[in-house]
Amino acid sequence: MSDKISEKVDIVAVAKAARVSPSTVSRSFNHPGLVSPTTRKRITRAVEKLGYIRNRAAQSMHGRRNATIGLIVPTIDHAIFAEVIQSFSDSIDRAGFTLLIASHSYDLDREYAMMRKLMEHRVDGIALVGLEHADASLRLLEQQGTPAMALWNYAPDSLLPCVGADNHEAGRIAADHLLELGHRDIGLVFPRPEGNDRASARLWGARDRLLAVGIPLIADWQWEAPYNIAQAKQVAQDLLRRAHRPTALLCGNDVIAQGVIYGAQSCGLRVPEDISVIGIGDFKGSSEMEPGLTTIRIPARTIGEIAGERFTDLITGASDDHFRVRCPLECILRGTSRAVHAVGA
Amino acid sequence: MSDKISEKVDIVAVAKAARVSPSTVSRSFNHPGLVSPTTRKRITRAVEKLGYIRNRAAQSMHGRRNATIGLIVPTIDHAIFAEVIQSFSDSIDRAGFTLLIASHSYDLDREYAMMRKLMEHRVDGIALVGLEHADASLRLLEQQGTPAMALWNYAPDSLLPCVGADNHEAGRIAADHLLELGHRDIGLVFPRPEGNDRASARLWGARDRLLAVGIPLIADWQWEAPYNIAQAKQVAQDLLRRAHRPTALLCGNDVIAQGVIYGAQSCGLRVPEDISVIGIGDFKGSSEMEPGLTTIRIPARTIGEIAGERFTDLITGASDDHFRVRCPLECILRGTSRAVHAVGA
DNA sequence: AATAGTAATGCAAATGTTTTCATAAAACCT
DNA sequence: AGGTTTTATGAAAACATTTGCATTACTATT
Repeated sequence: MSDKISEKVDIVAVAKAARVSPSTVSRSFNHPGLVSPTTRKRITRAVEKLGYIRNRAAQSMHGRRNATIGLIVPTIDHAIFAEVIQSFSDSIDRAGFTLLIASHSYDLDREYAMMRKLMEHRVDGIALVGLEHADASLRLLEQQGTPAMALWNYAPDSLLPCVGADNHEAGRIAADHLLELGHRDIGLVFPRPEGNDRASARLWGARDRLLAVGIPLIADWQWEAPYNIAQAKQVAQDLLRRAHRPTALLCGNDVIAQGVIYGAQSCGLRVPEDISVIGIGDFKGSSEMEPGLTTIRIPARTIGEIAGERFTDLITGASDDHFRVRCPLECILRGTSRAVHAVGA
Repeated sequence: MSDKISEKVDIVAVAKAARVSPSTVSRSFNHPGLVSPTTRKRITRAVEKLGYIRNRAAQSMHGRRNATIGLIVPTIDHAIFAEVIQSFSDSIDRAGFTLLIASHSYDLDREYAMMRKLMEHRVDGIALVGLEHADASLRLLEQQGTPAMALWNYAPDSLLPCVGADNHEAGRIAADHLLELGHRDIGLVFPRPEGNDRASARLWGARDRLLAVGIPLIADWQWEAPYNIAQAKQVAQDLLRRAHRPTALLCGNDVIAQGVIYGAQSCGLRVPEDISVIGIGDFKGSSEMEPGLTTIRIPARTIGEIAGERFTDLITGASDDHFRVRCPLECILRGTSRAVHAVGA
């Protein structure tokens, strides 16, 4: 059983109890092959008896790894990120790492501050969401030599190694889907693009596509909605009460799409009979809502998982390339979109 | 501006650059009052010039605080916890702490393992979700003398300091609401109670109330649904197709309630005309769905915030009582529940 | 002007580990 | 058996910082 309130149980206490030197104890933890099975057993017993827990802080002073990875996200509190955080955390956990997390509420200055904070803890690496970051932040990473990577976004020419989806393409695919259904009057509801390269890439993906087939962008049909169901619902209510309505709404993400659908329903409009809606993301709940949300699926779990694997490999030196992984998008057809001739023309 | 790839920028490099001793540099960080403004300025300049970032690991070797708090949650990836994690993180951040996070997927053995892992990092304290934990975990906390607290649950006699809501009461209030609306045929849809004291307390709160007014618990009307919209929807579909249906469903949380509502809708039942549904939690999105979900609101943001404040106070020694904060519940009436006479009798 | 008290700084020891190097013991080879 | 390699262990230096104690310089008090 464990001792009472043990005095000070450090590696030398264990060494004394096992009647070996501290070096041997250390070795039996870090290079078990180098110490004989007999003494190793003796040490293990001493460790258990005293309730010893090794001190990662002291380890890391020797240039040794901390077994800690820092993750900086805009916010934890959105379906979008919660899922990727969870799978990233699980993934690095499998490699023996722990997650130090910080959020900045879409404020790039705070992102910089958080980065410094994580560096004080000497994390073995820092993962960021997105590819757009303050110059100061990138310089800091460079200067400190901290391994870094970008999560969630993919770009073929990214500065940082990245694992994610091509958001521009996501916007394009969504637009394509609506076009194939015959829609020409398409409204766009997106979050503010500042400091959010995911959103702006999707927006431009959609816009470029529409322009390419000769559909002009009507200013009246471009709305901004924060990442927030309530406000998206509000926006939808405002816009759907106008005389000239679009036949379809392309939303910057599923949360907005969901809000928009609720907004439409509360205005007495039926989805998809009166208006089609498509989201981007395929968040938890999108498939189960009634009707199921048509959306472009971004594989959050996969992204988190692959990112965790690649990043820990990079950190432990198991591999050292500048990886760029592009996770495939998929257009998921569900119940909120339908061909336009039923309504329009 | 910042040097090139600086050799080794530690506290002595800074000291040298500022032409003072390392002790002074250390003091100017930790006890600024003890060093004269002039030298302090000189040091600050040297720090900036060299791009020095202090090493929290080395600090913590002196019994000094790590400025790190460990949080162990069942999962990050649920609306429920994401919100409380976010506000807890923000709250401790304000006190200068960073969050080390670990999840265990509702497995108490893994919780123990995660606790050890966090202890290796010498976190200044560990926050757990719920009040039910493996004996080994509690013993470990005791033995290591790590400050600990419970989040999310309140109990007047809790072993650990806690900030949260009374889940038993939540179940009771939900039952009360349905009873007041005249429902007698009430079905219960809850997650598995094992290793989840939130769920089981709510379940018993509801059951006790029903039994107290003489309503027998019909085995056929007690269902288990995992914390998962899809499966809750499935469960609802199964049960609502039966001949004898309840007039109301009391759900263990809002996610389940949402799934149940979708399930009902997909069976052609209208909510609340054909069946009333009440949830527990008031998660993000519950108010905006159509119709809005009637639920018992658990103030996640408040819980996280208060917990962060109290815990950092405890850790820094600003206060040292065994706090137990009970956050008030509120019954939020929205559109998914209505009086029974419209349907039954 | 002498003394006491205070403020600012430096020196050196201490913190808990890892690691290099050295040594001792055992195993292998002829 | 004698020498050589291999294996297992220990001693001590190193890591980046904090802090108790000592020292110096300055301000206040009589």
